[in-house]
Formats: sequence, C-alpha cells, structure tokens
Amino acid sequence: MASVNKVILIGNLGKDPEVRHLEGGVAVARFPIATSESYKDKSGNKQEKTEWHNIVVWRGLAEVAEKYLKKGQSVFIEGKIRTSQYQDKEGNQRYSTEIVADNMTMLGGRSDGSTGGGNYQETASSSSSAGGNYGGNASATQNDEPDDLPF
Amino acid sequence: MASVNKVILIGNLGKDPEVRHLEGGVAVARFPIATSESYKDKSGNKQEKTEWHNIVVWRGLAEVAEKYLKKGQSVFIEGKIRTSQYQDKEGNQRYSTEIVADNMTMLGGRSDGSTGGGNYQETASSSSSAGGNYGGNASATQNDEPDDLPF
Amino acid sequence: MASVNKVILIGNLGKDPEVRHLEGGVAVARFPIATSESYKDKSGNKQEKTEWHNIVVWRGLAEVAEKYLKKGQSVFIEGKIRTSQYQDKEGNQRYSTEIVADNMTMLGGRSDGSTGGGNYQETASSSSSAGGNYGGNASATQNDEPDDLPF
Amino acid sequence: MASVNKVILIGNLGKDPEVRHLEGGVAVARFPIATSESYKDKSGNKQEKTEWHNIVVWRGLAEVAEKYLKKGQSVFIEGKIRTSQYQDKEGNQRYSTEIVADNMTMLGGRSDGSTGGGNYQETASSSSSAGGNYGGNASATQNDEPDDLPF
DNA sequence: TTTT
DNA sequence: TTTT
Repeated sequence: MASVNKVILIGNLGKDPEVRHLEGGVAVARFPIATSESYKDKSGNKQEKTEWHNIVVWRGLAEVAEKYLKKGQSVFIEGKIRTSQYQDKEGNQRYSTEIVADNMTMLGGRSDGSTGGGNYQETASSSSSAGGNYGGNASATQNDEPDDLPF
Repeated sequence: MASVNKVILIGNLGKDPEVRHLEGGVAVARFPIATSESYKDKSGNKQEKTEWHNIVVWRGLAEVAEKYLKKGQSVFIEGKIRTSQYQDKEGNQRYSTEIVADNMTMLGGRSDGSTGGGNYQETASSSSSAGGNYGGNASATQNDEPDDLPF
Repeated sequence: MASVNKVILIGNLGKDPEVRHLEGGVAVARFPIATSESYKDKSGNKQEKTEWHNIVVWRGLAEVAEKYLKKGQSVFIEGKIRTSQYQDKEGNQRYSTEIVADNMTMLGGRSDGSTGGGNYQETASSSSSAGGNYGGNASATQNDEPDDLPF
Repeated sequence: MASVNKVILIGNLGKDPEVRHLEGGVAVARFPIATSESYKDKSGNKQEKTEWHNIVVWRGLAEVAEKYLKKGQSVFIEGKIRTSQYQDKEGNQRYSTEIVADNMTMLGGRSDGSTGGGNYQETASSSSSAGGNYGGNASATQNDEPDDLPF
C-alpha cells in the first residue's frame, strides 16, 4: 500500500449542516465550506478566488456538527478526499468529490460573539450511537462507515 | 480570509504524465495517482478501496514530472484542492476536482530498481520557463497560474 | 533525498512576538504558541495537557507578526521543525527545537473583538525588506535564511 | 481549545528502533529519522542540511516498528510534537522534543530489495497487547499513553 | 545516526 | 506563557 490521503482545511460554512439519522442511530452531517485565496492578476489588481468543499462527517462528529456548527462559522477540518461515482439521469458516469472528516475544530464564528473552540475527533467515545461498538474503528482506521449505505 | 486548503498525498501513478507546453514556454503536466486503504467489512473480510486523484503540476514541477515520473511510481504530493465548473454537452453544470501540486517528492518505483528520491517545489529557481521571473510568485503564493488558460 | 518535514499548528500566543531587525533590513520574529489536548485519566477525570511551541518567522512574516500578532491570539502555523545544537556554559551539548514557519494565518483573538483573518506567506512580495529580492527564495525553498546569522 | 498539533515527516531511520515492553504488555519503540533539504549558499554552492527527529510509537505501532523497521529505511510519519521537561544532573531544566506518531507508513529501504509498503495506525485492531482493549482510545484520541510511565 |  |  504505502499510501496517504490527507486533507487539511480551514474555512467558513456556506450553510448550516444537513443531518441525517440512519437506521441504527448513526448520524451523518454534510455541509459546504469555503476557502479563499487572493492573488494579483496580470494587471496587478487584487483578485479573490473561492473554493467550495463538501464536508461529510459521521457519528459523533455529525452530532457535534448538528449542535454547534452554523452557517458562517469557521472550522478546521482534517480528513480525506473521497470521490464517488454515480450515473446521472442520461446514464452518464459522473463524479462527486467530498471530504470525509475525521477531526474537526471550531474556530469561532463571523460576528456572533461565540468564542469558538472545541476539538472533536471521530472516536468511539464521542459517538452516542446506540449499541454501537466501533472500538478500534475510530478516526484513525479510515473505516468509519457502515458498509452499505444508500449513497 | 483566514483560510487553508491543503492536501497531502502519497500514491502511485496510474499513467505516465501528460504534458503540454503552452505559449510562453509554460509547462503543465497531469497524471492520476491512486491511494488505497484497507478495512474489514461486516463479515470481517479484508477489503481494499482505491481512491483516484487527478494531479496537476505547473512549470518546473511539470518538467520534473515529464522527465522523471512514470506509471507505477510512488510520489509524495503536497498541494491544494481545486474544483472547476464546466458545462457538459447537454448544457448541465458539471464539476471536476483536481489537486494542484506545489511540492512533489519521488518515492521510488514499483519494482524497477529506481531508487527514487528528489524533492521538487514550485519555485522560480526550479522553473526553466523562458524569460520567466516568477519571483515571489513561487509555490507559496498560490497564484502560480497564468490568468487565462484554455481550460 | 525524498524527505518531508512539515508541521501544522493552531494555537494561542503565550507572549507578544519579539522582533529583531538584522543588518540588511531582514526581520526575525519569535513567539511561543500553546496547543492543548484534553484526555481522561485513569480515574475518568478530564485532564488537559498543554504543549508549547517556539515559532520563528522571517522577513515579511516577521513584520506581519510584529504588527498584528499579540499575546492570546490564535494562529494557524505551517512550517518545519528545526533543532539547533549549542553548548551550554558547562560545555555540554544542548538542543533547542523551533518551528520555522512559512505560512501563517491569524484566526482571531481571545475576546478583544478582533475578527481575525488574513493569510500570510513567506514570499518576496510580502516582504518589505529594503533592497531585497528574495525571488525564488520564497516560502517553498526552505532556504529562507541568511547564511551566517548570530544564532 | 481549538488547537491542532500535527507533524508530517518522510525520512530515513538513523538506527534500528529500540523497543521496550512495559508492564501490562504495552510496547514503546523509539528511533531517529533524518530529513534533509538542500539549498544554495551565498556562493551558489549546493549545500545539504539534515534534521534529526526522535520518533516515539506506542502499542501496535511499536510492534510494527520492532518487526519491520530497520536502519536506513524510509518511513512516512504522522504525529504530534511533544516536548518533555527534565532536570539534568546539575539540576538545570532541560527540554527534549519528540514526535509521538499515530500513523506510520513504510516507504521502502535503501537498496535492500524490500518493496516497502504497509500503512499502520494506532488502533486497537493493530495492537497485539495482551488483554488490551484500547477501544476508542485509538490513534485519534491523542490519549494513547498510560498515565504514569517511568519517563 | 539516514538518505541522495 | 495561551486558550477553554
């Protein structure tokens, strides 16, 4: 193997997280975050370019996202890139790229007075999934998903 | 701003790099790399999942890729995520995600006896672009692209 | 070669930066930042452990640090580990480890109402050093120090 | 909190790992790795500077290190910086900085024909510690040490 | 003390 | 010496 797939992002939520609670109590949250960089164009004018990233978090992290993350807030995200294939309605192969996060730290909001803070990781102990024993299956294992989810 | 967009990958090239030399002598290389992770499925059987990443490198790094990188080789890549929008032939909005690398280190090949090695970064000094003085425009500025490229 | 030395930190400044302006107009700033992690001890009580990191920044980044960073503020730091050897007064070999930063992003302060923000990188263009043309010598080259500094 | 302490290294082992098996079956391995960077000095001559990092791995990763890592080999290390304080024999406060790894990937050796490969993470499942149930205590929790070790 |  |  000898492979590494790691992403580190700091950006602001473009929307409130959308959370789904699957059978078995497993939670999944999705939200977009924006990163932006500024550069000078050929004429020397300052330009800004925004990149949008689709974040997915599972279990305990999803519950944290549901409770604490809001549109506009700044978060630190550590995770991996995952590209899914699907067929569109015309039957063409399409690709969708997401960041599956296994570590998330709130960095405070826009202007809402929240002081931010709080680091959360994808571990069994932070999961409240009923009856779940994800044990060594924690953050680090990169196997933190049920095998047959409907997407 | 306060944003960060960073990707770190170690994986193997799925194909030889495709290199284009643009007007002005600027080179661009593209190649896919695979990362894989193994996990146990519900039955306890070991499974492997491969993720493919489309890498883009510019200038000096593209020239290094052209000369030294071959299908099967292992590379360390540091860069950022960039998602481009385009319209498909039906006029639908599509997205394509790439990793724009600004640091690349060869880690040796499959079994070809090459010992690998060599770290390369997106700096002016590693660029042989004719007449180019990219100065502070180096790796770090994240502004390492011409403004109007045909893709 | 084939080597990588990369550090990513988010933490709070323990003190205001100490800035020195060397001959030639080159600036160096140093400041400590704290990272902390919480864990449960054997009795199940929540404990917190703080780690201190000595940050060093050069040139433009040092000037940014001097102007904008204050004790208590939160920063994102990207850099490399550097351990220096020196002899103490008894003539014993000692080691001192620092983080030489080449990318720095302010993440906002404690409670002072500052909204933070602002990404800065070690590039020629962000340096105001008189007469300096650090060109390709930017962030990425990891050669961003004069050769014979008095420490 | 809102803090992050992350290190990513690729380097070569300067020595074989030294492994200790503590009471309770917990293993700890230590080994130095070298990273090097090349730069041009003022006279334009190529210089190389080597940085040494002291790596510490626990439990399953220590056992992997004991079995598979040898002097000269190349490894990818992901972990965190930890600086310990101690008093030298003269009673002076001293500091020692180590990298506590929670992810380790062998990248192959010098010239010994080993093909390398293999990613290992600090999870319960990769640990063979007798009777251990490190469960959610895995890699990600950053609490992967017994509370009162003799160093 | 590694590696190129 | 920070922050929560």
